Amino acid sequence: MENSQKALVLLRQIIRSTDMQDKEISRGTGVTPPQLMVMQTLREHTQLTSGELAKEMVLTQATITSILDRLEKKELVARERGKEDKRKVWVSLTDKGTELMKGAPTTQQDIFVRSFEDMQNWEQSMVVSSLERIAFMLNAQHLDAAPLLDIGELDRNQQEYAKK
Amino acid sequence: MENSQKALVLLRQIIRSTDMQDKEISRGTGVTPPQLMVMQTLREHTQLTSGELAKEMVLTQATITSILDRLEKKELVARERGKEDKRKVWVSLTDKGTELMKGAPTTQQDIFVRSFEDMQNWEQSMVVSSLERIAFMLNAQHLDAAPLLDIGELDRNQQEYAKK
DNA sequence: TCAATATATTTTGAATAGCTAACTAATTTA
DNA sequence: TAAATTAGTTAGCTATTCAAAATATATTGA
Repeated sequence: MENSQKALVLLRQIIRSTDMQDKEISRGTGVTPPQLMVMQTLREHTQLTSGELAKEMVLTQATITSILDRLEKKELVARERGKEDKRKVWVSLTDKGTELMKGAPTTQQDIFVRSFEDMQNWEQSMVVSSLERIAFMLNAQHLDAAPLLDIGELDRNQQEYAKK
Repeated sequence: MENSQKALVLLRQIIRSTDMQDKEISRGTGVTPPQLMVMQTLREHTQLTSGELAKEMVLTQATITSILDRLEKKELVARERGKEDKRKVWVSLTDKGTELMKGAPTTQQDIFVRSFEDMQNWEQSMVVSSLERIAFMLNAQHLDAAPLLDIGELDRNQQEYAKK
């Protein structure tokens, strides 16, 4: 089989695995995968407006609104109207939400991290730079396929990634 | 940053990219991502029962049934009662469905394949074996977390993978 | 200043996806 | 052949997702 075909099959397998993991976490926590992703995004940024959240997750604001409604009802996130600009709504994890994120979701990652750290250092570097290649190719591909987005938006996203 | 953290960030980025690609294809074809995934699975196996489809995609039969209903209405897949075992329902792509799968979905992959083939051969091998490491780690992780499945099922899945 | 425009979010209405539980029909087994 | 199993569908529910319209606040130009 061609190397490129092998890569595609493996990528699909990887995505499938993470997908199944998400479902497991979901079952364990009573939080749906999209809700979980919102919470993960909030954990990384500590505070975001719902508009920023929508852009980050590539969903419409309306969708974010409904997910936030449910998370708020469960008291996992809190909304607060902006003080200076009252149109904005700042969203953040509640203590309860932060607590939940300390549990199952990270233990899954921990297992991965432990396996990863069992590798030799040279192998770790190899894997990381391979993932960089893949990520770059896929990203370029997306830029090719959708040259419609405004540059500002793309720029902003890249800055988000650069932060980490 | 730790190598393992880098790997996690890159993985998320990769998944996000493919996710966005799926949405683009979806918009381009009028077929939703889950529907598309069913069609991709069918393209690989040419013919499956809806139960096999459910197992392959890790969804309940009920969910598959409703997705198939919509794909059938669009005349992209066809259902046929089994001749020997009349409980079974064999599902396959129609000509129209096959035609659709020749378009956008593969051109996206083609772009990836072209970039991939631009790499030196040693680098291609490196990327493939890195993906294998990741896939293996994620898979083991899943087995750890869900030791409940029956062995036959796992075995069957592995054979499916082995086929390709 | 204040009317038009822009920005941020929510509401509404509709399609889809996903689940569990209950059901029909066909096959296997005891 | 009666009971159990297997394959799929149906029904009912919640959640996700979008587009379009509504609401509220900010900014800007005459």
